[in-house]
Amino acid sequence: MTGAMTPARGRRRSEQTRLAILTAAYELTTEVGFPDLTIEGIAARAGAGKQTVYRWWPTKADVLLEALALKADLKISTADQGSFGAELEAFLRDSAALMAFPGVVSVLRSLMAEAQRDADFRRRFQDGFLIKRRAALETIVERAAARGDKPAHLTAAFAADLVFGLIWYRVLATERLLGQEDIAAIRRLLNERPGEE
Amino acid sequence: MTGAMTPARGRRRSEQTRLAILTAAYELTTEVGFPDLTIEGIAARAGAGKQTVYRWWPTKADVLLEALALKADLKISTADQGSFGAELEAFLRDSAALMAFPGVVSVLRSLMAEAQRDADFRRRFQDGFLIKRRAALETIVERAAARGDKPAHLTAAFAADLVFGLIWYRVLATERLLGQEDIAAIRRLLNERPGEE
DNA sequence: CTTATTGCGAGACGTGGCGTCTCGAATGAG
DNA sequence: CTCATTCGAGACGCCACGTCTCGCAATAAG
Repeated sequence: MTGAMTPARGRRRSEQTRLAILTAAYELTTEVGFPDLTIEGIAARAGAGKQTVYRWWPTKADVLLEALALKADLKISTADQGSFGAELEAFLRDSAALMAFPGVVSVLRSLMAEAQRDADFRRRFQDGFLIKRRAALETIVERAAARGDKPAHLTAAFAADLVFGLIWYRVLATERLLGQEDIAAIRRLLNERPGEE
Repeated sequence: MTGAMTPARGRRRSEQTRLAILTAAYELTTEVGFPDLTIEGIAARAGAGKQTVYRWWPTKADVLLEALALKADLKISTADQGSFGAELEAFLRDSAALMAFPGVVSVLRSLMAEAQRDADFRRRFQDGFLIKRRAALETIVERAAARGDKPAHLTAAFAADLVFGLIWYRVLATERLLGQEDIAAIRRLLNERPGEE
C-alpha cells in the first residue's frame, strides 16, 4: 500500500486493478528492462488508465518495489536453530533462493539503481526493503551474542554490512551469484572462535 | 580516451575542448545530479557543440567515467609494506580518502546505477574501473599468501568481494561512509590467525 | 431514492531532452 | 594547394513524461 487513508465515502480502490498493475510491471521489466519500462506501458498492459497508476504510486520504481513484495513475499528464515552457524546458513540459503526466483535479480538491480537517482525513492527503498532485511540478520547475530555463540569484536551492524555488502556487490558489480561455497566461506569467516581475545 | 584511432589527416582533436567537457560534466553532476545531467547541458557549459560530445562518448555516463579518472587519478597504494595488515590498512585508507574527495561519492553512485540500466556501459565500467580496483587489492592478498602472511581459506577473490562489497554497500545502501573503526574491523577480520585451520 | 464523493478507463495536451543531421569555418597531413 | 577531419552551432522529428479533462461506475450519507 502506498496511497492515502481509507476514504469514508466514494468508490473503493479496485484490488483487481492493483494486482493487474503490479503483475504487468513485473513482467514488463523482465521483458524490456527497467529503462524501457514506462508508466504508459504498465497501464496499457494492465488495462488501466495512466492516472490510476499515478494516483497510487509516485514512480515506476515504487510499483516494482510493491510488486517484488507480492511475488516473493520476502520470507527469510530467522528461526532459532540452536547455533549461530546454522541460522546464518539458513538465512543465506533463503537469500540465495529468493534471488534464484525468475526476475528477482533484475528487479533488485533496478531498484538499487533507482535509489541512487531519486533521493525520495531511496528512502522508501531503505524503509520498505533494506532495513527489513538487515533487521532479520541482526536478529540472528544478537541472539548468538545472547547465547555466547558469537565471535568477539563482531557487532550486528558490521556483520550485516559484510553479508549484505557481499550479496549486493555480487549482484551489482559482477555476474557471479551466491553459491554454496560462498555461504560456507561466510559462515567460516563469521562463526569461528566463539569466545576468544 | 574513448574514440577511434589517430587519423592520418585532418584536424586534430582539441584537448582543450575534451578537458572542458569532462570538467563541465563533473561540475554539473554535483550541481544538478546525474538524472538532470544532459548532454546538451554539458556541451553548453563547455562551450562545445552537442555533436562533439556524441562523437567521443557514447553516453553521459562514459563522460563521467573519464572525468572521474581525471579528477582523482585513482591512485591506490599497493606498495609492499612488509605485512598484510599494513598493506590492507593503506589500501583502505586510500579508498576512504578518494571517496572523501568532493563529488566522488555522488559520481560513483551514478556510475554504478547506470551500470545496472545499460548493459554496454556496465561492461565499460567493469573494465575501466571495477576490475582495476579489484586487481590492486588482489595483488596485496596474493603477496600476503606468498609471504605466508594470510589466513587459511581466504582466497584473493573472496577477500575482494568482501572488502568492495562493504565499501559499495555503505555507499549505495546507507549513509555511513568508511571510518577508522571500519578499517580496523576489516583488518581484524581478515588478518587474524595467519596459519591456522 | 437522491446526492456527494471517490476511483475508474481513456486519451488529449504541452514540455523537454533525445540522438541525428546539416552547415560553414578551422585545422593540419600529404 | 587539396582534402579529410574536427569544430561550434543549431534545426529537426520523436517519444515518454506528468497533468488535465471527460464520462461512467461504485459507494456511503442524508
